[in-house]
Amino acid sequence: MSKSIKLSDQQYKIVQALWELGEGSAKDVQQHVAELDLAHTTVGTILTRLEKKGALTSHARGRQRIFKAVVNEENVQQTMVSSLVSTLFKGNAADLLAHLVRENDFSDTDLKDIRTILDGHKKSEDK
Amino acid sequence: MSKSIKLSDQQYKIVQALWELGEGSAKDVQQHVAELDLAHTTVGTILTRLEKKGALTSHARGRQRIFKAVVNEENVQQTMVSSLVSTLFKGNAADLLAHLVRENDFSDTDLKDIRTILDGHKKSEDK
DNA sequence: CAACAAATACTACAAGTGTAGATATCAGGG
DNA sequence: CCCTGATATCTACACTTGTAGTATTTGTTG
Repeated sequence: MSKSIKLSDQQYKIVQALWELGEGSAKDVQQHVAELDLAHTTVGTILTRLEKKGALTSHARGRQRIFKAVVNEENVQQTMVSSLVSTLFKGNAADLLAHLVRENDFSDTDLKDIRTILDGHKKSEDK
Repeated sequence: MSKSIKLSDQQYKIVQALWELGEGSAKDVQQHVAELDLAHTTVGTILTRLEKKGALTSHARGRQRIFKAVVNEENVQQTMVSSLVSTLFKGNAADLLAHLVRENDFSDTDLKDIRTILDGHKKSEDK
């Protein structure tokens, strides 16, 4: 039942690193997202702020501070997707779905997969 | 080929009002989004800022300033959805689609509609 | 146990956003 | 022709985010 929060792109990437790492120090995170090319102090700042807003917790290990995500990935995704749906499509998720199908050239394979997922969600009486 | 921009929730609602109105003054917009309960000066500020960033244009009509969206709704939606997909699902739109189906309890009707849309996009050989 | 290196915490600053009060302007009624 | 109400512009301020330099703390090693 982790909190419902929205994260900025940058914040998301940092938290994502923690999801992947399980937990870690600022240095660990910095290395994990090396492609972002952030100073380690920058990563530290972001981490601290995220902790302050309740997305992370931390405990000391030696002179290091080990961070761990409090929020859960599924939850954050759900929150953020819902928020977008609400803003862009007046809350109608089916509209986003239609938008996706319209705007993306899904491969036949993708389409097949999607159809399978849909079937998995069909309520009994098929058709 | 309007610009690709991301808008905050609040900004989106304001621009959306202009999409619906076609064009309008700050007052018109304020009334159109009366449920947001914003001071007309606030709406004016947002409008001015959006114009500065190129999302809107305006021309004077009498003592009023009439704003009109430069950006197109489909485009903005596309940009914002893509951005979310990129951040949350490493760019894989099919993952968002799967997420939607998993997290939303679509009605049978919705499912049927979706299936229809999918069919419309199927490449020839209906496997 | 002193000095060093690693890591954190603190401070800083520019943008952007949300929000709106104060002020200026101007068209129209009297 | 002046006042007034409507409208826009200007100014303001708090908060968030992105980014990082500087100062401080503290294991660790010789």
